[in-house]
Amino acid sequence: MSGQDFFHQGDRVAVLTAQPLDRLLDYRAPEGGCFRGAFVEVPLGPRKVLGVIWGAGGGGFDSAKLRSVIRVLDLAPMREEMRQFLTRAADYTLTPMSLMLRLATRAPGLSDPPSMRKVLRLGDSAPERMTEARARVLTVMEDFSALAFTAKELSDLAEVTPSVVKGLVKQGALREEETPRDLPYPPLDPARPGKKLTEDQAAAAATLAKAVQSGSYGTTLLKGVTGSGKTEVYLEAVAACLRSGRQALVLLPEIALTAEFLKRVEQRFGATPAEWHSGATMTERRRVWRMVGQGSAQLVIGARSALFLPFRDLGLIIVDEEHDTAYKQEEGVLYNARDMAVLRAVMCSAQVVLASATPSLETWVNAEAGKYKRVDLKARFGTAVLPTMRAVDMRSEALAPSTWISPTLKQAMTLRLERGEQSLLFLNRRGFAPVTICRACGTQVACDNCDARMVEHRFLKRLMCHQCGETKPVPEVCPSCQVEGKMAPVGPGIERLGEEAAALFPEARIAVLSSDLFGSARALKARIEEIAAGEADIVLGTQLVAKGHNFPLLTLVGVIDADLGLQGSDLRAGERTFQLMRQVAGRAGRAERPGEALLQTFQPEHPVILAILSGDEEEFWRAEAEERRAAGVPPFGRMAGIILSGSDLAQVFDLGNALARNDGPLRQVGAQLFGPAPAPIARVRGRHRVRLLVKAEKGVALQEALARWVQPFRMKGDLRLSIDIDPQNFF
DNA sequence: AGCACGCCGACT
DNA sequence: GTCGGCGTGCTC
Repeated sequence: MSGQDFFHQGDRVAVLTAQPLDRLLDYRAPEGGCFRGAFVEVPLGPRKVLGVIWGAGGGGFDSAKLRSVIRVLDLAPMREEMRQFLTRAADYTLTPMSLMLRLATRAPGLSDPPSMRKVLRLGDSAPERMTEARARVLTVMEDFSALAFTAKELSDLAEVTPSVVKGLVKQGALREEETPRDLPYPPLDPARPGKKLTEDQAAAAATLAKAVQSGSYGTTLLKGVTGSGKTEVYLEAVAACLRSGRQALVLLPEIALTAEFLKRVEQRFGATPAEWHSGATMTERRRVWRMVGQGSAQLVIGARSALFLPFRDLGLIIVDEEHDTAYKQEEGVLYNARDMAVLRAVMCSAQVVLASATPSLETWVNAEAGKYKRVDLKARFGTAVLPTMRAVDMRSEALAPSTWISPTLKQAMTLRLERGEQSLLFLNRRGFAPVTICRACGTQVACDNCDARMVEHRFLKRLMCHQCGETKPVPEVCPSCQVEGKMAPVGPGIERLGEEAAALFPEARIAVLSSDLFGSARALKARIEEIAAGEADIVLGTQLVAKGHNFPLLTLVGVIDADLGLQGSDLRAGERTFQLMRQVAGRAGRAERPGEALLQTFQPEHPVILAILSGDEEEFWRAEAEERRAAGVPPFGRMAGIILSGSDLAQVFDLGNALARNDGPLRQVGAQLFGPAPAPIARVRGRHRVRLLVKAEKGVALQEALARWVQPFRMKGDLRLSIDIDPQNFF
């Protein structure tokens, strides 16, 4: 630690608050003094706000006007490594420190004293008169002496009325005690036997465990096809981490997956770990935050923001499905949780495991370059094998208008029906039809607030904008030419595909899985379990079926439009399609029966399609890496996106042009500037968006140049500027 | 982020 | 005449 660590009452201290001031404020240290890193409450204007003692005060502010820190909060102080992590993450993402602190304090009631509750303990004296009811209460107390119950819990458990408990308290047989409401998480037992591992899995687990035991930083790519048992393997790394007394964090991309995952953790370690995600209740968030800070939560399963929890001694971070785009935060603080996990691990000497069947190109390149270690799981669990994959050349298939299931695919599905096996049709398009067009004038129905076409959702009987969620009824009359009865749906969505499948196979049980069609994640999960148990013959699904759900009876996967992701000029389109197709195909043949995957495509000779079919993943990554290297784009070059937004398009463009004219700081580091141009989605919620793109060579101090470049520009009115380092969408 | 101060339109 | 619109500026 550098600098002074303790400040006596009245000393000048610099405090970081979550207020968007972008600078530290000086205060006087409170009565009793305070340590650096202490969470405090400070007065700010008429309010009291949360802050952290960042260091010695800077001076330069009239000492007569200094106010005092109100009090030090009853929270574990921010650790040096956390402060460094926040600082480095802020520098990397060009985010003000105040916003970083906000990320790191996203729990309610941090300023309040720990919430207490009254619990009952056995008292010193026996009751004067023993009754049957009283005996039951005392038996419960003795049976569960390790636990503490409130009066209500105790009377419920002993099946007595509250007055019985009250009477025992009065007589001194029970005494009341105040205990913190936020209880430690039950201990996890790494010594419990795990699932039986294959030789391959055991070797991988041992490698990871050894890395964890080293107690130093390191990142490992754990690559294994779907069904190869990645989870079992990295849970052994978690076990090793728990054994060494350090905390572990498992990041998952999808909240919906946590329920199933928690069950597996409980099987392995004998208790439920802490959970952190946006859906958690206030009470639960507070408990996790506090317990993580005092080391009473050994393992956290969480979404990306769990990286900012105040771990006391974090020894391992697992990033499951590390290639998943959900790890990229696209609003507020723009960060990639995969990269931040590595940064955090460096700061606290922890290990990172990046788990995926289809790693991101960045991770693959880092592993090739030796920056990351790499562990491969080759065999699929049990007897299952990867499905055979075949392209269906749609140019030579005879399809009726407005149908999308080719005769070849239909034939394969018929075969599955006869054998009593399941088929899965994958189409990454929610709704009934992506476009509604007027047959009289050709107008397409667009959202009023966004630059996007409205998607028909037949189960809602409305059109919906997938950008802002706005809906409106399907128009009878064309909004442009006023002709009646000519509005027609064009193109397939998952709901429409469901109708087609029902028409083709009227006797089959058909299940459509799309996030829109389920009220809750729970309902969706229940349906998936029914399907896995065999309660459907044909399953139709969007993106969500690609993610790790197990359908043992599934032997055929049909990809309706394998070309879908290849459209557009996104740099990562090929990589995305490759990952998605491999994942979807991995749904088939997980049990004893071999699976088959059919990819409907109009361009079977496309390099990405060929790579998917050949199964030569390494070759795909090599080719993809070579292309990016030649183009000087990530991970071989650096990029940043600048999004300007505001309600007045001309004003937004003026700002863009002004930025482009004054690009001196960028040219100094040899960076190229593209734009301004309308952003990929040019209008969202009535705000126009304009995009600039900066490209620089690797090794350039890009953030510093960007900061110097945008710094002089004042944001007038509702104009907003946000910088996205390593953007995921490019043009 | 809040909250105050401050300068121009439609109201009891 | 004033109530109130939200633009600009400040908070140790």
